Amino acid sequence: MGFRYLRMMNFKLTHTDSGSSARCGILSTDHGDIMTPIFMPVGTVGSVKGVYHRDLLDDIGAEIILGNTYHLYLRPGLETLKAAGGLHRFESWPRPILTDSGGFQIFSLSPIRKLTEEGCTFQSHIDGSRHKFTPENNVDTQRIIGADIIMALDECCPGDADEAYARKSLDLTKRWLERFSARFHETEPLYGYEQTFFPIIQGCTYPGLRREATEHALAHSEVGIAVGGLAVGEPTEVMYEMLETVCPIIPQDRARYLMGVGTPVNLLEAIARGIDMFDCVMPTRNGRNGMIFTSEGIINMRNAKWTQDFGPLDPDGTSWVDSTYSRAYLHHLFVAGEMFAGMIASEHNLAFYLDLVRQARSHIAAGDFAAWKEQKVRKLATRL
RNA sequence: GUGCGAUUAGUUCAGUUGGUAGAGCACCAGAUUGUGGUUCUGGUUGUCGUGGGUUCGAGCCCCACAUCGCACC
Repeated sequence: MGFRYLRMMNFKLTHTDSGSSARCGILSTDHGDIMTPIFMPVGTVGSVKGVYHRDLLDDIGAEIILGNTYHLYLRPGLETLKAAGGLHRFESWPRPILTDSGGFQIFSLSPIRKLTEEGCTFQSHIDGSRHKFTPENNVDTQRIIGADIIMALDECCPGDADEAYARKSLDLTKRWLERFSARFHETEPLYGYEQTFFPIIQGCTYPGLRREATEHALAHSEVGIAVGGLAVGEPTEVMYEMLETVCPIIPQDRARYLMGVGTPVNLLEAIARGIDMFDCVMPTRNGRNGMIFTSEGIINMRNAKWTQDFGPLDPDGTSWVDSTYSRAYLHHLFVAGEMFAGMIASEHNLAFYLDLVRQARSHIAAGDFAAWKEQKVRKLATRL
C-alpha cells in the first residue's frame, strides 16, 4: 500500500469558560462530529447492555460509543470481526466508536496475568485459553475492530501503588507507547475511514510522574490524549489534583479523555479542570442494579419507599422513559427481577448523562459554567 | 382405619450424648468509576405445631391431640 491517509480527523476548540478551565470543542471523525464535553456510553462487547441503537441515537443522543479490545478479541474474535467488515458494520452503529486496548483488563484480571517487557500474557476468563497482547499485535487487533479512536496498550497502575512500583509501571507503559506508535504509523486502516490513537498518561498519584508521563505521551498525540489510572481506588480529591497537574501541560488543541470516570459530580468537576471526554460503566451497570441518577439526586430504585411513588422517574428527565414510567413501576420491575427494569434504568441514566454534558456545553458557551456547576453539584450528590 | 415419616425465621432446611437456636434464599439497607447481566458489606426476623409429663434444665426424651405426606387395608 503506497498511499498514506490524508489526516482529516481533528479537534477544534470552540469555547473556553472564563471562570474555570472548561472548554467546548468539536472532534471530527469520518463517522461524524462529536461535540465536547461528551460522555461515551460503554458497549464492551459490541452492545450497550440493554439499550437499542435506535434509542442510543434518537432518545439518548449518544454521539460515540465504546468497545473493548480484550472482550471483542475473545468474542466474537478477529475472524468474525474482519469478515463483518469491522465493528461498525457488525453492530450496525453509524457514528464514531472508540475502543479501549484491554490495558485495564490486564489490571483488573490480575490474578491470571503475566506482564513482561514484550507484552502481557493472560488467560481467557471464558475458557481459560492463553493469549498474549503486545503493543504491536494490539494495534493490529484494533485495526481489525476498526474503531475511529483506538487506545494505546498501557499498564493501569493501582491507585495505592508505591512510588517505586508506579515508576516501574510508567517506564513500561512509556516503552509500550513507543512501540504502539511505531506500529500504528507503519500500518493502515482496513475499512476506508481514518483511525487515530490516543496515548495514555499514567503515573499513579505522583505529580512528578504524571508530568513526565504527560510530556512523553504528548510526543505521540495527534488529535487527543487520555488520562488513565484514575478512579482506581485513590480518593476523589487526589484524582482532581492529578487533573490539575496534567491538564495545564496539554496544548489546548488536543482532546482530553478521562478514562473510566465517573459519577455526574466527577464529570462536572473534571470538565471544570479541562477534560473533554468521559466513559464509565456506572450509568449502565449501576442502572441494571437499581441506581438511577436524577435531577433531584441519586435514587436506589430497590428501596421499599418507592413502592407507591407514582411520580415520573425524573421530573426534568429528557428520555421518553422518564415521562412514561413511574418510580413505583420501576421499583416493582426491579423487585420482580424483570430485565425490563435494567433496560429502563440504563436508558434513563444514559439520557441523564448525555443531557448533563449537553447542559455543561451550553453553560460553557454562555460563560457561566463555574457558577452553574456549583449549584448543580450540590443537587447531584444528594441521595433520595 | 392401620403403620411410618414430617411439623424450627417469610421460605427451604440444619440443629451433636438434653444446657433456652443456625445456614442458603427472600426481605431491609450500603458499596460499585477504561462492564463477566454482576459482585461485595452489613442488618431485621423465631410462643421450635398444640397441650401435658420426665428433668436442676427439653427444639431434642415420654404421652395425647392437630395438620400434612407416604405406604398398606
